[in-house]
Amino acid sequence: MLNIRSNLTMSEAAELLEGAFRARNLVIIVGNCRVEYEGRASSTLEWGERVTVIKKDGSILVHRPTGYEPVNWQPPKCVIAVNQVDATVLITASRANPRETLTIEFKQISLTAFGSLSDTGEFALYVTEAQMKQAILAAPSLVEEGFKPLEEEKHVEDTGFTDIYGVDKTGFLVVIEIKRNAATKDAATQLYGYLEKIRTRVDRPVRGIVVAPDLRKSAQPVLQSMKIEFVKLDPEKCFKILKSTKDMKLSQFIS
Amino acid sequence: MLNIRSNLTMSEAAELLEGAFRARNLVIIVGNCRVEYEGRASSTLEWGERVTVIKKDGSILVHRPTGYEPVNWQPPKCVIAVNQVDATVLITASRANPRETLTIEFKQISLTAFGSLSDTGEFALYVTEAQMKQAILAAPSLVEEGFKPLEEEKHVEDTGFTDIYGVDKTGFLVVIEIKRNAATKDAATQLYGYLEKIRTRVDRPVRGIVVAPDLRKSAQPVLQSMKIEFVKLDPEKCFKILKSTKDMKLSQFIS
DNA sequence: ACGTCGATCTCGAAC
DNA sequence: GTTCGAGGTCGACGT
Repeated sequence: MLNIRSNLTMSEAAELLEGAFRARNLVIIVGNCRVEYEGRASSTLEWGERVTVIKKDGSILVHRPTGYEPVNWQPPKCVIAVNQVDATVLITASRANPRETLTIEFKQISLTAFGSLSDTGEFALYVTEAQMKQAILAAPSLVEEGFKPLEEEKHVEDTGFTDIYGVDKTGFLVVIEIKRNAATKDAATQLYGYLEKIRTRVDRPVRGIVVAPDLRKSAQPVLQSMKIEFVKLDPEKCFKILKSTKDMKLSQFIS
Repeated sequence: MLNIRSNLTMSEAAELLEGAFRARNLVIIVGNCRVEYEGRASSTLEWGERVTVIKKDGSILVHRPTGYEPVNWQPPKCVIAVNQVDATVLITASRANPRETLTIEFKQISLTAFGSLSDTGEFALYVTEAQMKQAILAAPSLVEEGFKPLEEEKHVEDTGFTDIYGVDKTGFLVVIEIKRNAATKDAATQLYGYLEKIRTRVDRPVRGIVVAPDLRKSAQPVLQSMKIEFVKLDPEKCFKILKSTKDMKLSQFIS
């Protein structure tokens, strides 16, 4: 249930918002405001009409009429306060760690809408880098015939993780770096770091393969000089394989 | 001026939104919806109450009741369409490059608010990396005594730009990489790329210095192995210097 | 158009 | 708590 008001006086707005924040409602305000921010950086935004959204977890967004990104904002866990100062409504949002404060001053408010939204719907994102990895583990031939993954993740001291670690059909070690998007040269340099570490520990050839849907032109010479191979793999193909393996698992249960 | 309606029927909503999009209004919708996204990745979001904002530049945000980030979105330049399908309102936002589509299906709408917002207020952000650079150019001793910047930017083939390029008091070349936040190892590797290029062209010693408010622990060994130096510099200090140089300039005009 | 890099990045996971 | 890497990153700037 939404409480909607338009063209309120500043004192009406201040009182209403006070109650909405106390009830931890989601709050939408459209009005003419000025914004100041002080924290990791500092900023000022002069008067103008914007959309402000304040959520129950203490996150805040101030949106101008254009652009995907909020002009000013605070991440969750802010403490919100409302004050009426003369003919303006002041909303302050403060948080510790890092210490920062966002201040929004309204001189005119066209709309306030607040209430408790009920949202339990599941969100699912398909074909992330992690899922491409699952697909390769489910169908190693996506990389090449005879490839056998060893451990899902092999920790390499000081340099993080490899994506997949395995052996090829001739017994050479294979280290695979997966990228969901076209591989840039830092994919290569990252992988090269792993390879160097591993080669000091292991007494047999180690191949490095970048697996990605595409290869940036600038990355090509880098790969070549580092003797790192490239295997093309589209996320869509991974999705199909994941779907089919899921179906297989399901059919095993059914049968 | 804002057109505000609450608890509309789906056909009312479809008609109103149609007009709002044609007029390139900013549109706010609160209601129970389902969302699908298909493009660089794919996602589905099941039924739930959310806040949707659609801007005149074709950017879209779908916000759940918690979290700073939109659960689904589109950057500017989308083509928006509304359709009534049975008892639901369908909003589709498509863009090319990359080819992707966002579909929002409403089965209940608590609020629509739309109109043209007037926002010309200036936005100013203080102490960006660019401003730290300005501060160093204004006060080179921030880096070290006797440092002289040469050109503001020195293009290095294929690798982008250095931040500052200069000479130290002994005549050695100095290449500086500025970071606004604690320097990570990629600051070092980035700078190392520049240095390698320059060293093939120049016949005298070239020093590399990372200037940042802090240095991540993991970056320290990388810097050491690359023989890159670190100079601590806080954005706040840069801000003070910029302010004082501005004051100086101002006082020059005044006097 | 593509590539590179900064960001009040945010977010999550690992240590 | 800090550190580190990923992101449908976005956005800006240069080629």
